[in-house]
Amino acid sequence: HYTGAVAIRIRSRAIGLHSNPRRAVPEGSVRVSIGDYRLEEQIGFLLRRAHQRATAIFSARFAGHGLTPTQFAVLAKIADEGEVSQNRLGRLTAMDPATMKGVIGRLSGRGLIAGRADQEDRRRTQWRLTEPGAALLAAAQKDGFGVTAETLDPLSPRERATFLRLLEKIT
Amino acid sequence: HYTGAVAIRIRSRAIGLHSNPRRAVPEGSVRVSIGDYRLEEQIGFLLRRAHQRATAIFSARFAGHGLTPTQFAVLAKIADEGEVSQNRLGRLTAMDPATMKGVIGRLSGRGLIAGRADQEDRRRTQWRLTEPGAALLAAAQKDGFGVTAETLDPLSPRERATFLRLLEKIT
DNA sequence: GAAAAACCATTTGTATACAAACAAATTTGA
DNA sequence: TCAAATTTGTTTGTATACAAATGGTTTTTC
Repeated sequence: HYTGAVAIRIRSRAIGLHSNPRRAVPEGSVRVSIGDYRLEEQIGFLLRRAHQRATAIFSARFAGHGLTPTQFAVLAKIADEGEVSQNRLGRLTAMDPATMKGVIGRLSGRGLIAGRADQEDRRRTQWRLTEPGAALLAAAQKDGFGVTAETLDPLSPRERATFLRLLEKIT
Repeated sequence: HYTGAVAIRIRSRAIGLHSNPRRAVPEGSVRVSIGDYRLEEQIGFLLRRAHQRATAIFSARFAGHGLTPTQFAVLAKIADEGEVSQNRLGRLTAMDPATMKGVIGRLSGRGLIAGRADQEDRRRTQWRLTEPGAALLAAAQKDGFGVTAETLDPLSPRERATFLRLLEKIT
């Protein structure tokens, strides 16, 4: 069991955060800082936060449609393809089979898509939009552009193009 | 109940995906395409995939440490702060209180962090690294740089700087 | 043509992510 | 001062995300 008072303080630094006046380091706390690792500069952390923001913007604009980003992606892809197998849909929308199962289940449960067993390949289930699904997609799709526009709003038009190009490169 | 044969085909297009030879649009499928909406160009979709890739790279490099990106972020932030309240930790690592509760529970369950009730503000729980937590963080932190490096590998040094700058802008 | 390999979908279990409602404690403001 | 507002942390419920194992099905390979 840990008893405290180690205090490996290799280096301290300011990271642009306000210090908490209540935050005097008490006995038993361990402060470690190796090299120059700054969480705020790590690409994974930044991507996670950027994705969180994009999702929040999506949710606000799609609240009326009752669709999540992934559900909307699945509807949009089925519309592109006409009819698609569940597995192919997963590849097109970047979802693994287990996740796909859940998304498909919720969409078909709401009657937005309909599936049928593929006779040519009996492993497959083919999915298509239902009429309500097509109608909802048509109504929602207009708001899709707004999501991207609002998310990229902090950037200039030139920066937007650059950012999209670089983002595609690391995807 | 949907009976099929609607086929709202406003516009068809190629999106660089191989057509499936088995994918003849059968009766009952609905194909919709409004305007030029392309899922692959939407910022949310790209951010989601980029985040997935970054997470996969993290997982591969941190497999030996047994830490997820968020768990690592929490350890790194506690190390920065010395001692932090649970709520502040959530703000620093971009996690809402409910998510924080789970992450904190797993880390403290493994003995990597330890908490105490704050006497000055009895709503708060203050968290600090334990000795094993500090040791694990020190060992893991070295691999943190590798994750960012590998994730940004498709970009030139100049592009990396640009990308990080723009990514911070939209976060 | 049959064994091996690959593929499709499902199931189970763990880990974020977040909305919403809540209780307890602290701070604010009239 | 004291009621109202805010803050902190918890709980419940829903929705990705993915590893790993599994049972059928199809394709490959020899």
